[in-house]
Amino acid sequence: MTGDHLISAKENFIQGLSRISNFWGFSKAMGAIYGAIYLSPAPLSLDEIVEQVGVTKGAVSTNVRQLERLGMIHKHLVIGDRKDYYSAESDFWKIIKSILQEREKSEFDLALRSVNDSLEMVTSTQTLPEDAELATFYRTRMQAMQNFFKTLDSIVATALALEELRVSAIGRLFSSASGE
Amino acid sequence: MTGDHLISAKENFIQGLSRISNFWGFSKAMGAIYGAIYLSPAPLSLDEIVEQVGVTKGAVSTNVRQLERLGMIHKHLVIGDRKDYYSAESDFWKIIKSILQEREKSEFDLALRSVNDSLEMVTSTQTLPEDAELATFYRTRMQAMQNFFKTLDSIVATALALEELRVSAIGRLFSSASGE
DNA sequence: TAATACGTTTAGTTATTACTAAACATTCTT
DNA sequence: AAGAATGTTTAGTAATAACTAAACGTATTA
Repeated sequence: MTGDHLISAKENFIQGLSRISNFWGFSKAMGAIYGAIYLSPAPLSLDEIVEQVGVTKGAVSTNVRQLERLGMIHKHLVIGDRKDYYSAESDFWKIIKSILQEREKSEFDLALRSVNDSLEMVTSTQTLPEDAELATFYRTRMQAMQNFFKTLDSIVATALALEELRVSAIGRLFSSASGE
Repeated sequence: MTGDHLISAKENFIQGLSRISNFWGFSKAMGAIYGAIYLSPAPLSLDEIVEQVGVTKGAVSTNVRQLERLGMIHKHLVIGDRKDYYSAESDFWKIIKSILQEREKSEFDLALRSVNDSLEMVTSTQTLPEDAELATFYRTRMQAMQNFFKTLDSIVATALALEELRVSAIGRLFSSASGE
């Protein structure tokens, strides 16, 4: 009851984050690495992460880069020290915001664009009489989906704007429950 | 410009959904199958799906089951016909709601529980004097995360309740932009 | 300039996932 | 009961993702 319960608590915690990470489509190592950094009072070097998480330097290197790109950790450069040190972003709303913005880019709206294109193909092209009914049906359905994505998009945009407000000076006046 | 543009629009659309599906951690086939059903004026049988999407019956069978479990498609049993027919749920808010509820179960809060457990391990166990500071740090961080998950959870719950209201008779009085 | 200490990249391996092909179970028809 | 028409399950395979080990590049020190 006295010795290593902190260690096993940490291991348990890290394992939980691994699963969450995996669940949301990231690698398990990413979650574990974030967990290790999150539970470290001081920023960790790459080799310390290797030691704590038990994956190789190469894997840590790439995972750490991705974590940084998502705004989940921050790199600290110490003068007169060639190592990079990493600390965890602990404002989870900020993380969500950052992730949403990252995902917004890249793959996601590329897929959306192809939905828009499909609609374009149906609406802009002359249809044979016998296909008229089907074309209308396609148009309706595709439009419904496009509509949905648009409103979803504006909801996210609104949420991000609210978050922006929250972190601003005036927003903090109203701040309520957060992870901090 | 007259013949097959509907077909290619459909193919393009289905391909887009495949990517979206893949992006959100489902199989590509799932998105494609949903797309085919979504663009069909009449419910589709399993064999028709096989024909349209180009994967085998076995794969369609399992994917279709998952789609149904997520509330994205509905099975129709026609009397005097042994085939199952599937139609698409076209209310996307309903789909989101259903997916959130499905995910809530299973893997997700199992992972959350392990975070809670970790906190429990730290708080409930006697700590050696030299570990006191670290234990406090762990406690603070884990609590912050637990807190975040809790508020996130209540936000989702609220959103689901609002959706519930939206589909109810009284809710429809106020209904605004939706995918329908 | 050699040796060291880093982080990154790469080629190969392992693990995971999603599919195919075929056997299977069940129900309906005859 | 035999045969046909369905959906499901399973064993094996192919595709993909994530990791390891090691080579590499670069900057720093001696």
